[in-house]
Amino acid sequence: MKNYSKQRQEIIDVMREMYHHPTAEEIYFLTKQRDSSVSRSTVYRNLNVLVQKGMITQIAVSNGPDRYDYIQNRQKHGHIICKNCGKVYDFLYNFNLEEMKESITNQTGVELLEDGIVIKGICNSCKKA
Amino acid sequence: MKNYSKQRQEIIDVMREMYHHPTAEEIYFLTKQRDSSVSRSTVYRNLNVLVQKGMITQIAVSNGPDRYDYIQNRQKHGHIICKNCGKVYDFLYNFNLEEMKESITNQTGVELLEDGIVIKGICNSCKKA
DNA sequence: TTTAAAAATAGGATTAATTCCTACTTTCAA
DNA sequence: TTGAAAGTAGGAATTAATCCTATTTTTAAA
Repeated sequence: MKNYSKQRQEIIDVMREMYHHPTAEEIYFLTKQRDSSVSRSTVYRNLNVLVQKGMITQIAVSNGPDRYDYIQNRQKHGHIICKNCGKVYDFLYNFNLEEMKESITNQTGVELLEDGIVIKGICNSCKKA
Repeated sequence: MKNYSKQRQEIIDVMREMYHHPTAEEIYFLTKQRDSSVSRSTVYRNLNVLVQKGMITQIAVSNGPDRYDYIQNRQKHGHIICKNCGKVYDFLYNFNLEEMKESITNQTGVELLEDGIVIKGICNSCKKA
């Protein structure tokens, strides 16, 4: 049974315990607290590896660093980002995802990935202000 | 009647004639062909201004520069990006957008922006390969 | 029209995020 | 046990985008 490297396992552990959508730097910082010798390039490299494996999701944000999301056993979900404050929120697919998927595939020939829906919006507190 | 600056107007003209989703560098390059004295910082600054005004849309992409989209009279539409090749496609909201909007607002308190839907997927040609 | 303030610009320096490079270490598999 | 493959630390390099400064253009009022 092939194990992850010590460093990769630490990165996974860190992410598993986070319930927001950390940046690579946050993950680097927290991993370094457990193992001060870990390097920044190891964190970035492993985040890319875990994205490839489908174990985590990478969320691109305009005017800011990418965010990462550990998928765990949780249901597949989408992300909505406040255009103003940049905060990322999860949402479940309580709407008809199949209809959407079909519509998009018919139009474009591109098959939607179920963990790849990102929407911009305005959150309540920014709307007030 | 307040006009745009010469440079801003040139940037708008360049975008109006493009039917894909250019990067800032592409826009800079094409604008420079019309007016060789235009500077990169002017292009970036104006793109931000036009995003603020809602005249263009900014699309964040992991592992690559942002893309821009001129909205014109066209219908509001979403974007789907192939995770593999990075190509951006448009799609219309042929599905029930209201249902989706309501579901997301109920869950998160964030109000979806109709030009802010970005989805990752795998395009046909990348699927084959 | 002058004229002063405000907005915009060119060009280059700077920053932020991420990747790349190299020498070294660990793991794997025969 | 040994050679290949994969992974690592640390720092250099790259990329995308913003910031800074001196100058120019525009606006709007006197």
